[in-house]
Amino acid sequence: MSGASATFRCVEPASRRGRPRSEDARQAIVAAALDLLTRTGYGAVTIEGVAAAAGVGKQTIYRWWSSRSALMLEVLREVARLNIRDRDRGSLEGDLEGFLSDTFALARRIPAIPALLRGLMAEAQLDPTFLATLRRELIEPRRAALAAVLARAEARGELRAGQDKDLLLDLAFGFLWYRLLVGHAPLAPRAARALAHALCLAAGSSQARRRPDR
Amino acid sequence: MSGASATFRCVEPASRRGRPRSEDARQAIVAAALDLLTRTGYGAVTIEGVAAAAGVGKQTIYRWWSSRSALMLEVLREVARLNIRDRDRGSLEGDLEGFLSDTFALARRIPAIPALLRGLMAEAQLDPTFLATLRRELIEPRRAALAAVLARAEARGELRAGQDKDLLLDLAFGFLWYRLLVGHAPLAPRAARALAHALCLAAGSSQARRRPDR
Amino acid sequence: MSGASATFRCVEPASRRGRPRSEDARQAIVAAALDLLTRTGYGAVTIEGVAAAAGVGKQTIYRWWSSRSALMLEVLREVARLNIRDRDRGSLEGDLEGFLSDTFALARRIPAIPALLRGLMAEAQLDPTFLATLRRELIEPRRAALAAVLARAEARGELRAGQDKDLLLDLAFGFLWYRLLVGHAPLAPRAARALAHALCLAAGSSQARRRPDR
Amino acid sequence: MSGASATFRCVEPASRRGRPRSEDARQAIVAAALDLLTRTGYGAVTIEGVAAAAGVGKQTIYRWWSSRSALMLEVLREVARLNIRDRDRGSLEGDLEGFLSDTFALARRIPAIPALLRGLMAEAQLDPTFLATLRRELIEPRRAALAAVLARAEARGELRAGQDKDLLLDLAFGFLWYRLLVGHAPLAPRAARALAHALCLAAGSSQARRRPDR
DNA sequence: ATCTAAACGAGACGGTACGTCAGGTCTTGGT
DNA sequence: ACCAAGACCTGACGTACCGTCTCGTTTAGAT
Repeated sequence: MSGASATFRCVEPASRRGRPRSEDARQAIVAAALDLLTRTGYGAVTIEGVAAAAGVGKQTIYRWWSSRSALMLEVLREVARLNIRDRDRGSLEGDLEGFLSDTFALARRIPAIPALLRGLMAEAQLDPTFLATLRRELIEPRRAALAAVLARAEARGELRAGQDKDLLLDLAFGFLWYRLLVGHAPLAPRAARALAHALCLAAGSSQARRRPDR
Repeated sequence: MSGASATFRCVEPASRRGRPRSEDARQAIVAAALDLLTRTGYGAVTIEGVAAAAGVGKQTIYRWWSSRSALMLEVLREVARLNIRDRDRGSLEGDLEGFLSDTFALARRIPAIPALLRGLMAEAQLDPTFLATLRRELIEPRRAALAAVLARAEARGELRAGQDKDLLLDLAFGFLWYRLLVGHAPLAPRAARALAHALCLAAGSSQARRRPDR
Repeated sequence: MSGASATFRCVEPASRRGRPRSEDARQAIVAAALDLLTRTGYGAVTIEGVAAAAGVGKQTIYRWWSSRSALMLEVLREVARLNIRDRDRGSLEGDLEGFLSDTFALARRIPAIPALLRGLMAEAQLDPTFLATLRRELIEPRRAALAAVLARAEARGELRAGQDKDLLLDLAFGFLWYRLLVGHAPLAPRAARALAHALCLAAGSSQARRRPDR
Repeated sequence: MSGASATFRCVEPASRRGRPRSEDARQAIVAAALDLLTRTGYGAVTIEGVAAAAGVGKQTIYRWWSSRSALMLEVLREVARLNIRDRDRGSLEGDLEGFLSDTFALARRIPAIPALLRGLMAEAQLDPTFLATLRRELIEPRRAALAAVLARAEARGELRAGQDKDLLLDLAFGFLWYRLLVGHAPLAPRAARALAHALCLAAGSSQARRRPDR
């Protein structure tokens, strides 16, 4: 997800021997996994179920993905293929609000995305190897994208000198994941604004707007 | 965890017939679960494994706990039995720092605690029923404890009028869980101080101390 | 098969703990295996198929039998439970004819028996461990039974001195198995008489009857 | 085996277009199958294993052989290419002893032969189609060869009038296969002599030699 | 000197069955 | 009534091979 997809593209040697991979099968698998996910929930997705729903042999799944989590990570990439553009809005608060509300909006628009994120984070907790993968493929690219926003603000002089930028990243993504995982409050547009404002205050941004009355 | 255990104590009728529940068995089960957790990780803990390690029949586990997650939640309560006292330190930032550094310290002192929290949160994602339980038994009590700190600050006039206290709770616990789950940075004492300070800034606390030079 | 079943009866300690083995399940499994065998042939019998047909979990089969061949050997014992009585008919040729025609008749009366014998012998060729089992449980008991017939003849003085009795056993059972496996000729009653007569001649029995005109 | 191979040679049209069959590949396949057979046993030979060991695509095997058993039958022909000559030794017992001891000696000299025979007979039990093939290609030619020996004896007047020659064939080959399959006794030269003698007795041959003192 | 067609190596494909693991339920005898 | 033991049915796991199907690459005879 985000603009990082190019990074993870499989690099295929110019010519390969043997029967080439079936793109049909790949798409059927990803589509079946997505369908099962939305109909039965992440926990009820099984390799056997996906294979049956996709009309595919189990081995064809295992040939290309090492585990359910690896498959679901690809499903996430497929579903969230659209990059979240990071336009420069001229101020830290504006940039933050743009980044966060775009992110929140994506999660709201495609209900599979929260389900995928929650399931992937869950599996990462039960499988240390996959946690490393998830950090590399998902967590770090998103942190880098938000870090770029902060770097721009720093260049503008909007950050207090010596401000710990990792702290701000943890606050922003912590808020996001916490709401996602606990589900006690939605990722509403208003929440994006409030979070952006709070981050600006925490960052000591002199330009922090007056809090709107609502 | 925290002082909430009394709330959820099973209510036993004053007198019951038949052989009473074996406290030995209960303790053996919890101890075996804790032992397996630390030795093999949450994901590798199975009911069968716990029963075998505890020298107990599977049924004895199912009689008292409905699932692995319910058992592990009790293990967590057992392990984190000590209440985190919430002394009034006289200022929002002081109270926050106390609350957070006590929390972080507990997680550092007892390595099973982070493992349990991560595993429980993971299972909650895969089992909606347990997510509700986890919120009731763990998430909400902790939010209430921190909310008390904020209420005290509000009484002191340290919060900006109209400050969204839930936002602050989400920021605080989001930070905590995000670090716990992703593992990219430790829950160090310094992080507790930095987080407390950032929360004060976000809360618009007029008393926010000058950021210490480190 | 034959009277050897007592030899292989599982000896259970007087009292065992835990849920006792389900005799219902055992019978359902054996019956389903027998049914599949007759309907689809030995090669098409699978553990999964038997489990499904018997309404039983695969594990319940694997708990009690180590492999398809072990299960089918038990099916054979079940099916051929009736002992073949070895009456003393007063002469080698009479005894031989009785033994052989009883054996042939059993195979003709219960069509599953030839199918089982052929399948078991086949599996024994592909699995050396099972060959040893088959010899112990099936081959040797039958050889012992026929050896008793020969010993009686020897006591009567019907065998040439120094006659190699193993040779006669190999001739008799070789004939039987060869017809069974190759299927070029049936195990007809007349074949039993002819075989008995030929064995008497080979044994140098002085009492060998004139060959009937047919 | 025996001299029958010419009978089953594939008939190739005088000229065919396209790339001709690779003799290298054919030999590599047969050699790899033979090697796997001796190293791992018949049951562990798989088409995939043979293809990998021969450095050949699976399709190249399926193009020329319909199944593992068909391939192994060709391996047997390759290995037992030398015809067993059937010299006329002047008497039934001499001819029989020659035929049988040549056969036994071949099996002893080339250990792959017993392994192949056992495996082929096993597969024939599990696959009725292949049983027919095996009878046509292996069983019947050998019976015909031995039948020739008996016909010669009959011409010499060594057989009792009306002697059932099929009975003698079944006795001879039954003995051979039974020892091969059960493995309780070797195919030793002495066994060939004893079997030949017993067959002569069973055949009522007047020339039956006195049994040697051993 | 092309062109055509079949065989070749490689290996992906949809399947079947394997043998194992654990889940959650049940049925014993023993305390 | 509870307990340890352990058998039960269920369902998914990951693996091994099956026999079939593309691929791109030879290797011949026919044109």
